[in-house]
Amino acid sequence: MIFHLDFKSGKPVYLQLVDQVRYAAAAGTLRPGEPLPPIRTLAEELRVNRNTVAKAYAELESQQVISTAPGKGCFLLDGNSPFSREVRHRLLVNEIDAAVVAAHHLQVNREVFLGLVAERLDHFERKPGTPS
Amino acid sequence: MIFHLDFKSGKPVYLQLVDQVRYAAAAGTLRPGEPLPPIRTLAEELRVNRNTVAKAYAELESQQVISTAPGKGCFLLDGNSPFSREVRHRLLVNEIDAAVVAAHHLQVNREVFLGLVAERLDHFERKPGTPS
Amino acid sequence: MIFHLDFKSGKPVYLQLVDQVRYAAAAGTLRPGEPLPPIRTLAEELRVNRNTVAKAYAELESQQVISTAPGKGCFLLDGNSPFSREVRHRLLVNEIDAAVVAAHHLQVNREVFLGLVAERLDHFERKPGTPS
Amino acid sequence: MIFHLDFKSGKPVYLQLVDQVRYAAAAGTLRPGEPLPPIRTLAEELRVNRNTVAKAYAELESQQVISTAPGKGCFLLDGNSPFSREVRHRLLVNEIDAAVVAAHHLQVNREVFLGLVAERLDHFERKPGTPS
DNA sequence: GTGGTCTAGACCACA
DNA sequence: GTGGTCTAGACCACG
Repeated sequence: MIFHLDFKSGKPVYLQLVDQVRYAAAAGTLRPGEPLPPIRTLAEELRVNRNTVAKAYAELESQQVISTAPGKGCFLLDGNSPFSREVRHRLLVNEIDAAVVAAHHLQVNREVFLGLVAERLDHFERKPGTPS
Repeated sequence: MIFHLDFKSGKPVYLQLVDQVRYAAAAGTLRPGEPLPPIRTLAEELRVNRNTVAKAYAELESQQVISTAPGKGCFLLDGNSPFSREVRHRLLVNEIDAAVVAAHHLQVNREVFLGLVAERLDHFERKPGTPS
Repeated sequence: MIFHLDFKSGKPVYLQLVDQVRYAAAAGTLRPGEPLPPIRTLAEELRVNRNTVAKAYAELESQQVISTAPGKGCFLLDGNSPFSREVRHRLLVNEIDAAVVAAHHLQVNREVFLGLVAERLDHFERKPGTPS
Repeated sequence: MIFHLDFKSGKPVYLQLVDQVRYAAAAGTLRPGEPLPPIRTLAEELRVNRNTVAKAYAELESQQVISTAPGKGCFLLDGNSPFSREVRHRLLVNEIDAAVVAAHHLQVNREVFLGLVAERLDHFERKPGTPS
């Protein structure tokens, strides 16, 4: 697992980590059951404090994306969001709206946008983790 | 002018505004000389503090994207290097990927996802001034 | 709001706080919309670090028990667990099992146990926050 | 001997075991001289490390609740001050309250809750050796 | 060795 | 003023 942090983006480091683990899981780069790097190791690699990585892992555990077991490590779980249908819908619409609004501002029309969406869906569905 | 804010993304709200105005300016959605919404109007619409909008406008002025004339409002300046097709594509793909990754973790399949995307596109095309 | 901590119980302080806020909400001592004590104030009262209280509040926010707004404070939300039916069932069975096993060990028979359960339900349903 | 563990409660697992044995001993569910399950058997049943069970038994021995004779097993000692009716009541009410509070936050109403309680009572009465 | 908790104290974002 | 993030470093629980 390679992670990349942007300390100037204004986005909290721990959330950047959360997003990248979620991305890796969705792309198949990280597979269910696979171990994540130990907190101390990852903190050292990324030159951040151990607590920052721990906070990211805790957030991922609360989202049921990974499981953490003291003494054993952290592992990727398989799907199954713990949230109710309503909450899932709300979260997803939020993300979609961000993309739709960006398309509007960037003057990308509906057809091109839908084409891009289909392309990205294909990208993630072609699961084996082979980068395009 | 359509805006979309995510209060839980970790990204400062004022930077979300800055980015959206810059996207619109660089893509030609906003044209030089065009007025931006007054601070208090926009703050009310988006339900954020006026200081937050003011900070975004101040940042945009310091980046020479807009000019603010006290008492007259804010206007888009000329000479904003337009984004290339490649840059626009990259920015948009990032937003779409975020939504696709969310759909994966929320266990939303391709058909439902595409349905939601179409629904949100309709939503913004019907009433293009309303915040989500 | 009065909270009591037991530093010798072995249970993390931040979880003791979480449980007590949840208890107060269920008992009606704390009402939806009501503000919780500011993090700094509560930390001082309880003689714990600010981060410990912050961690408790963050956990409560992730359970959708409270909402936190920078600059404004923390407020109790009304019901509506964000979790799916399955997860809610699992969490509740876990708590019930703990009580059932305790009853077994303490040699409290089924009838007495059910009587106690009904009594405690009455206690919490008589909501106005008036201690019995 | 029935046990119930909650790996997410924050309370150390070995202390959960200690408490349950002490409850059983103080209420007479376990009688002086009666053997406790062997460490490795219990560890297997509860799916915890043998060290965890061993630590619980060591703690119980240091509290003079049980005696451990290497090669012969562990036995309940005599002279455990039995809990008074009031103490037993208080301990049990604490457990029940935890479940009632959980039900409140999980939006489970009285009828469903009582149904679940009855179901779990049946569950443990039918097969009184199995961990949940 | 692993992850978890807690402290002390700094700085930032937002109202 | 509020809550949020991050660091540095100590100690504990568990395997």
